[in-house]
Amino acid sequence: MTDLSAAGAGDRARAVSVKDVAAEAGVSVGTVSNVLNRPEKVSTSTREHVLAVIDELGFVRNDAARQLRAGSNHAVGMVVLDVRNPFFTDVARGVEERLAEHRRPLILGNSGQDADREQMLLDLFEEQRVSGLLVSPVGGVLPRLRRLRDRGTAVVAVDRRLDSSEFSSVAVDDRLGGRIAVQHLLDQGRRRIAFVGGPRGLTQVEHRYEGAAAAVADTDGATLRLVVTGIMDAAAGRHGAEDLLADDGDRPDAIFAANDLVALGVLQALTLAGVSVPDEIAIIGYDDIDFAASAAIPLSSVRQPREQLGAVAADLLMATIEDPTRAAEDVVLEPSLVVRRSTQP
Amino acid sequence: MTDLSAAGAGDRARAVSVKDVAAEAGVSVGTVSNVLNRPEKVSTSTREHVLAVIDELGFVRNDAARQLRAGSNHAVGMVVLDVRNPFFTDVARGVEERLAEHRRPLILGNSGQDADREQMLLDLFEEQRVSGLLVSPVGGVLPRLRRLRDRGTAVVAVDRRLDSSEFSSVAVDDRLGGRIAVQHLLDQGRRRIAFVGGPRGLTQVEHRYEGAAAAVADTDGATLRLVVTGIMDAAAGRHGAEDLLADDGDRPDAIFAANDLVALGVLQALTLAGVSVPDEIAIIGYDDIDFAASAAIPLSSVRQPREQLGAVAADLLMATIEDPTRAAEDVVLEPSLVVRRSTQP
DNA sequence: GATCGGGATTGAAAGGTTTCAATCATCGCG
DNA sequence: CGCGATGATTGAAACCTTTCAATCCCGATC
Repeated sequence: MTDLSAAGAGDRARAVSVKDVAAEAGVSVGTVSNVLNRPEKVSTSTREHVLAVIDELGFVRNDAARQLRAGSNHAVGMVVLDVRNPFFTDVARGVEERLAEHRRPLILGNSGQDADREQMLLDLFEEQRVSGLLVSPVGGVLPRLRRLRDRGTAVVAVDRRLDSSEFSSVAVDDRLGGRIAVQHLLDQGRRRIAFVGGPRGLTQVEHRYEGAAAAVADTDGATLRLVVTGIMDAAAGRHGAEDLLADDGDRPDAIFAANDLVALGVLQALTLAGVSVPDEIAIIGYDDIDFAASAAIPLSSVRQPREQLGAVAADLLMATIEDPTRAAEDVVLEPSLVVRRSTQP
Repeated sequence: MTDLSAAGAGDRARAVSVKDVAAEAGVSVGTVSNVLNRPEKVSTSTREHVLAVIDELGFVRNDAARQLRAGSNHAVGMVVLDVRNPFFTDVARGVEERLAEHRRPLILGNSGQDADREQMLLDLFEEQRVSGLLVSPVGGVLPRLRRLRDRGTAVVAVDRRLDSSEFSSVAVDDRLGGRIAVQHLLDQGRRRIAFVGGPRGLTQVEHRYEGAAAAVADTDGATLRLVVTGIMDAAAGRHGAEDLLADDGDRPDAIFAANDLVALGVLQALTLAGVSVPDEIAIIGYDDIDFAASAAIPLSSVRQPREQLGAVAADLLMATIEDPTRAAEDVVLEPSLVVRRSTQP
């Protein structure tokens, strides 16, 4: 009570530690720790007293020390391809919600489809010793992921299967999605189909195109042409549509866009050019983001079960964290058709 | 080389630590640390040798231990109101980019306008000992933020000024934005204006409405009516527009929506009802999200300098971290008008 | 040949939490 | 009254990195 030295120099109050709490409460640090982590091991009176002191002193646990001791971070890291695409933020939300049930925070990183940024994020997550990692891989990270796994970090691939069968994955059947989309267009009597998307080499795009081609091959008189874009945003869709309109030899009567951002761009270009949608040209997108429904001409789309994708990914990851020897498992979800005005007069 | 015991039990390889590197390289841990943090203090030969060993052993720094020693986390936390609104993800990207220049990671949390979730996030950030915090406050967190500041965590309010003048803030002048939007409608000859947005009490909404009212008050014969919505998404916009059309006594000739999501909903409802935009009714939104430009009828909007908002917030935060005694500062940015087809025939 | 100066390197301490074997206190029963 | 059992509490070790005063080594200078 006469300890002036403590109050003296104090530039800024040092953080309150378990030791401070223990001293103030007149117990040992072990007891304080028990109150926090195994309250049932502590007598009721002691527990209440310690909790009161914690509150009074405003003690907040130092997570760094806790992690250091535990050897790994409770959190889970996630690398997504594009935070600006609502599809990915929705998947991330699905993950986050499921993880919240296990009281595990999610640390979100955005690679923007850039391999260097992806590397940086993996470095960061490794330094953080996250206990699990969800990743939509950009490219060439397989060795890196192997190393992480060998160190005890659980890894699950999202929205794309890794080449190897060493890691679990969750993905949506993009071939089926492409087929469903184009079959719907064919069912509406359309025959001259155009596919707009890119770049070539992006697994999702390739599969959607293959599905589309399969549907067309099964139908007499149906044709499919391909318009390749760079990145898949609305601007790409606008340019793709303008190209199609310019070359008016055989104007398509339906367009399948590889995602909704592209489809919105296509829609905009067509409306601007005075082409009636869906009368002259029908449009279908992919992902069924919220903006598809609220576009001025509501957009038909192939719905991916986004929240489910996130939830299943989180479940697989949790299972792998709990049992690292668990066999890898590839979960494939089914897409479904959502019909709106852009394909139905 | 004959150390069988080490290889023996090993369930899973324990993480490689500086100690292991030091032993393998035949130097002390202090030297390894110097190689990592002050390479210029180490002789060239030693440095190269240690780096080689680090690479060979696959050593990765343990961030928890580093933080524990340092006393605070290098990272910065951010709480946003709604990750699904592109406006916020764009602001966050602005922050992230600026922080990247200082090699500080951003940990993003989503409150979803829920005060409980906001509390949980603040708990998390406090346990993490983040060095700074960017927050779009939901409600009643002032005492909490004070405590954080007293412990040495820098705090900056984003997109909204805190009631008190203790914390720096960055915001956009919403009154001016509202005025600009409605003045534009008036300049186009519109007189019967409707404002769609809500809920009442949300600072941003109130200010935008006040600005709108001011512009209307300055113009003879102009009227303003208010349609209050709950949360501001596309569904709210659709309902608002339907209400306006149903009551066809004095149909407005222009609608000012409190954000672009609402505006898109309004646009959709009008198109569906066969109302011509902008001929019969003009629409202007707020935020200028990317989807505003790629809507089928491109949407006029009030542009908020989103990336700049994020960048300035990051700058203020960095300054406060570097000098905690720094006086609070309120930065107000100016919005600007973006005219597209929805208000211009 | 002794001393000095300088850069390079060392080694131990500190930081906060958790864990666990060891100790203490209490009570019931013989 | 003593002993054992049970439950509560203790205290030190471990986790890994960084820092800094102390030491070492080498070459140069007198």
